[in-house]
Amino acid sequence: MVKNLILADLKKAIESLRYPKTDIVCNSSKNPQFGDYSTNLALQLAKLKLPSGKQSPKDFANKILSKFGTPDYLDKAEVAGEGFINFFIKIESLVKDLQEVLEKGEDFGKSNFGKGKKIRVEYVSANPTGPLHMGNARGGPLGDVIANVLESLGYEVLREYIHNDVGEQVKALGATIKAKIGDKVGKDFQYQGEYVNELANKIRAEGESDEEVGKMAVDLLYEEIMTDVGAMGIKFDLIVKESELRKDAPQAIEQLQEAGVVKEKGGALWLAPNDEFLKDRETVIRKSDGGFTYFTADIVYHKQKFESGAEVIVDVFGANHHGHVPRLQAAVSALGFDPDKLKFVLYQYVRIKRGTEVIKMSKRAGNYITAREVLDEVGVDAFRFYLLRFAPQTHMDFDLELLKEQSSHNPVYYVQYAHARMNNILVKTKKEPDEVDYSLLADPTEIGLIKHLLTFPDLVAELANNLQVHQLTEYAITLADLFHRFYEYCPVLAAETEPLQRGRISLVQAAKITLANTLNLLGVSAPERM
RNA sequence: GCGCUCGUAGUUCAACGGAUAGAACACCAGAUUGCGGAUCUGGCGGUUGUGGGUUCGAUUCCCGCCGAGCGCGCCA
Repeated sequence: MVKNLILADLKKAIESLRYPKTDIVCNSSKNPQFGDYSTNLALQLAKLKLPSGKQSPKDFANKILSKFGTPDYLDKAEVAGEGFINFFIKIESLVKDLQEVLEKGEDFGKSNFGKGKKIRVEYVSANPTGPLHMGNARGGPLGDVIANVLESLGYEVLREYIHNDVGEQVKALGATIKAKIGDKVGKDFQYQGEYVNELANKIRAEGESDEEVGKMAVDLLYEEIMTDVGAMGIKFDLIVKESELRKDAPQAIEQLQEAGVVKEKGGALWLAPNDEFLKDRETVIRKSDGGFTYFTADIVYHKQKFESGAEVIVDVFGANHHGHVPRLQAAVSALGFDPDKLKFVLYQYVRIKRGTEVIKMSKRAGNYITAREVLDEVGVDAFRFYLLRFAPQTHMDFDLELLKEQSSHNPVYYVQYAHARMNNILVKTKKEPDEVDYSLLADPTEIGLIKHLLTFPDLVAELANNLQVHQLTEYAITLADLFHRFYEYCPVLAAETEPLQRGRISLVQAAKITLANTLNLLGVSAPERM
């Protein structure tokens, strides 16, 4: 692709000028006035304050440019602004890259960058003391798309979920249900809501211990959660039970003791690493009654993840778990693993409103909106696309009153309609454009669309680093926008000439491929008609 | 009190430290004797909470203040 040619030529230029190696950034320009691609390389070099003396960014830019010359793919290159170098590509060189999209098809955007490397992605892992609620439903599509992106880059991805099937909360839920079964109205119930009654009706086992009844309940809720996430198009390769993890807790604790990060206090064992930040945040890993905590199980879990040879471990957590993050990092570090390989994606809970009224959600109070209610109302495509539109750290609002209206305005339909239009054109033409002169594609709407299509592989690669997968929805919306505009100005079936028509058909094919690949990563359907 | 996250158009949100801060919804005015009008064009709308600092350049990085959400348990 042309961009790679520019990068290579820039590298050659700075090498022959004996400038220090630096990461060269070359982006497609926002404004046509700044050419097709531009680089801030000279500005970055000026910042380095070379020993050879002071040079302004423009000096650097001019020297680089004189070495760079005018390769045959270029119309011109020029220095602009404070020292940017802007590249104006010959149209025939630019549009030629379309061929690559068509050849790669479904593989356009994929790579083997991560081949042979294992990545583990954990998401949802909902507390099974109640149904999945709308506040934390965000983690599902988020983790799923992160896994999709990493998979498309060739990584061997394991999608996993931890089922918290033991512990104090399970006991408390069991006690609540037993009270319901026995109709002991005097008891102060820990958990509220219709689902508790339903569980009590299903279980009907009064003689068992709180723990046993609780276990039955969370197993039932687990099934329900899996059904719900399944309806969201989410699957897992590995389900880990907390009860299993706790069996290995003694060994993990022993290792931590050897590492000297454990201390005893009040009959309990605490993780107490010598860390400034964690000094006052010591955490119990073995209770005074000899039992373990969730944190202990999670240490075991992450120990296993590292020992499985994972190159990267991604944990998608609700932001209410943020306090968990430094402790977990400290623990894996103490166990001798590289904490930098452990990446956290913390998402803020969706705030639910009804008009201007904010709805507080609590499983204990039983007044929450379930993810399933919303999913059933808006449909899986709109549900996923809406939740995936915004950066995970955004505190987003979700107004239930406007829900239906919002769903009909959801840009997912705008994007899907573009795909249906593309398909519609292609089914109406039988011509296989074998000999295509791409240089006939010179309309601004054609060029704009082409340039956007060609940035797709870069975007996917970038997402593997920053995990900000909401950029895919932005990308899809922009692609649809550019296509709708092209559609308005450039007739395909009624193109002025036959060669031009062949070029446009190819462009529509490339656009359809790219949009379908984007939607595929998002787990949103790409309909042929709507 | 301490910590994490956030504050951008009327609203919901974008913007690897880059050039004139962008979309959508809402509102106003237009477009189709064409491939699907779930479309397109134009307009309205901003002191990026606030005050400093770093930088050639700050919505972005650092510090203070104001405001919002969350966390700080021998819960998960």
